[in-house]
Amino acid sequence: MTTGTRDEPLERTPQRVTIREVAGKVGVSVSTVSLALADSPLIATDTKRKVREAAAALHYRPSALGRALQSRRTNSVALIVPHSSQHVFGHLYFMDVLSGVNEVLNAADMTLVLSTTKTEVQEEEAYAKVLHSQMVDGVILASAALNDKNIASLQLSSFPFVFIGRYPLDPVLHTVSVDDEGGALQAVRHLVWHGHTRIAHISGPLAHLSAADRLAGYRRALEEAGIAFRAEYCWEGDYTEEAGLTGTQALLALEEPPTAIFAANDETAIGVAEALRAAGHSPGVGFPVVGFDDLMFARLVEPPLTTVHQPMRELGSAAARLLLALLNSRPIDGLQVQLPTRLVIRGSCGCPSSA
Amino acid sequence: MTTGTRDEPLERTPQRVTIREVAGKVGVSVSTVSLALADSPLIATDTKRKVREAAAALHYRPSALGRALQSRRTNSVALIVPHSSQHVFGHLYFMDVLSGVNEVLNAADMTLVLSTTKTEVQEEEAYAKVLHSQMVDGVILASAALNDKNIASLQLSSFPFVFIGRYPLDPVLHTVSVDDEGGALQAVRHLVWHGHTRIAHISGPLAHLSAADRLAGYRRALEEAGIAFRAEYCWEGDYTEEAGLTGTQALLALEEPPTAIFAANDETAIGVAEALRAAGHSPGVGFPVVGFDDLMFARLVEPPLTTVHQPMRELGSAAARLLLALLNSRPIDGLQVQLPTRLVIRGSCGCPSSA
DNA sequence: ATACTGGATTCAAACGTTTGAATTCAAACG
DNA sequence: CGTTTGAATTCAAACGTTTGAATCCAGTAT
Repeated sequence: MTTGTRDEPLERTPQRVTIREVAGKVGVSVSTVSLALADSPLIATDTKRKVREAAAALHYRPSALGRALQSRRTNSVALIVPHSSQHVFGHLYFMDVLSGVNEVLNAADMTLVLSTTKTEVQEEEAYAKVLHSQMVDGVILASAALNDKNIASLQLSSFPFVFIGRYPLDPVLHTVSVDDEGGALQAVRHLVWHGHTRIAHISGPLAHLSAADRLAGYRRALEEAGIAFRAEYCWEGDYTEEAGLTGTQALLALEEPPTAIFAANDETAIGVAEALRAAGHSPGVGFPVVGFDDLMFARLVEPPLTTVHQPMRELGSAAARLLLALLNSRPIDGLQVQLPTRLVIRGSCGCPSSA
Repeated sequence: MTTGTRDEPLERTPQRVTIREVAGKVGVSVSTVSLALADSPLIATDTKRKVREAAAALHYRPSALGRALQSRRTNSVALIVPHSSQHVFGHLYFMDVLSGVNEVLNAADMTLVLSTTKTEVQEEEAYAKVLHSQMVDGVILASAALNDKNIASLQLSSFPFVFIGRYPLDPVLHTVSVDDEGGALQAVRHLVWHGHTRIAHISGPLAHLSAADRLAGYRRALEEAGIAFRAEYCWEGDYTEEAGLTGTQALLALEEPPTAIFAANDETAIGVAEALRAAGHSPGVGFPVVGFDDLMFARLVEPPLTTVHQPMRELGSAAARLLLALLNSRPIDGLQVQLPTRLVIRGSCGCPSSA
């Protein structure tokens, strides 16, 4: 049942050296051998030498598995991303997060286990497997949906874990997130400053809090400026280029089309620019577009993308640091960490392209 | 020594349920409990029921760690990338490879362990740790340098592993690679077809076989066309945008500067285009540039990048499949797999931009 | 009656580590 | 001299699993 599609035959390597052989050769107990090889101060120097010699002669190596079984510590952490592999790695937002997590774990001599789940059905299974099989000491959960059923059980399990992204049950959860609302606020404020009043928003999937927060920032900026919110200017996408494309087409087809678009992320913004061009508009000075994320290609496209920068790498590293603190039961600054965002002005908002 | 900078205090969770408690409650041996929970056909149905009830009551969970210790199989595979985290994740070439590996492993119910090594010094340690600590069943090694000392020891260790990229010791190694030379050949042939004879190449680090192979393809195309190879038209870079920038500046400063540039990868090509623009040239029709990799931003930049597409995702998935075959001692098609590359024509070579 | 066969269950031993208990030895005390 | 203390070493037991051996029982052959 847990073996799935994996194959079974495995023809064990015959020449496995056991610790007992080493112990026998030296004439001590297995525990002594183990301790000696771990360089424990308990063992006499002379004994250590003899054990080391015998171990070297027999090519015996200490096993991290045995250590983990006994100490209940594997020194590894799982990064779980509840989406299909294709989806996850397609968004290179995730790459930076991964990089940040990896860096911190590496520095702490911990191992990173990467886990994605294909289908919703698999999810529960995958969660249970990772959590209860004791193969990892803790978990970092990246961008789960609001309605994810596993969160609740995870929360109850007292298993050490950290959440990337805000979550409604906040107060009791350890989360590392980004100021999505504030970022969106800055972005839309800038479009207002450019003199626009008919500003549309192509959002991410609103079941994710990041998308909902960005939408909230958009609305707040309009409110601030005394611009009435118009439901038809809001189009729910899914953070893809495709969504930007079709969303923009829909918006342009309105009786009174918008004159500027705030896209929920950079990939969507690319789609927006494409659709605008296809419709005869010129993205940038002619028709401002602002994105969110500041992915690596944002400055490469034409026009260079004005976008909200979020510190994705720090998001990952902060999450990893928080989790390590939990694992070592070190005092932590607070349950929640919120990182700032900032607007990066390039050409696509209509400003003179400095980059 | 192996603990590194990790912290020590860990205050074990007090309420750990042991299998002995379950066994005691039911009145059988621990082995019976373990087998019963694994749903082994050896155990009587009635016994299984009683064990399951007791286990559920006590919240006991089977441990993958115990299984691994006994069976010598962890059902996990390491992907080792011998570079700093920053470096690795910066090149999004790697992202696709990772995605491919992850997908295949996931489907086979295996776990992916990601491992990067910061410094050369750490490398040997990291290798040894992963290989001998028995925490993974096999290893996929991505883009190691030619002079990597660990390869030899890895090869001797009879540890199951697969190499991504060609390697000189080929015949005895399991490798999955891409036709770098053929791709470069196509690219430069195309520039020749455009009528150019003064074609320069900004290569990757030649200590990596992928870079050397691309250079070889470049030379072969010139030879084919009867164009003499000029050493001053070859500039060794390191696959970065920066390399493209400074390399191009150097090339343009030559007495007889080239009229077209073949960059060893897309990131370098971006730098080339920048430098060309800065020097008053217009990349594309005015001054052809061709890249290599076909990264996701290639079609987004201006002009859209003509580049050699390599199936990075397949590279990862093929490597994973090969390793799984090795682990299950299944017959394999061959020691080496070589995937094709193909030239994708967009605007930057001077062709009319169709995309 | 005894031995044998084979199926159905169960369990001891082994994998390698760490913790807590045991052992040894020397020195210090009564 | 006998006991105690303490330090220096060592080891048995425990963690949870799987393999190979053991046990039991019924049925059959000798």
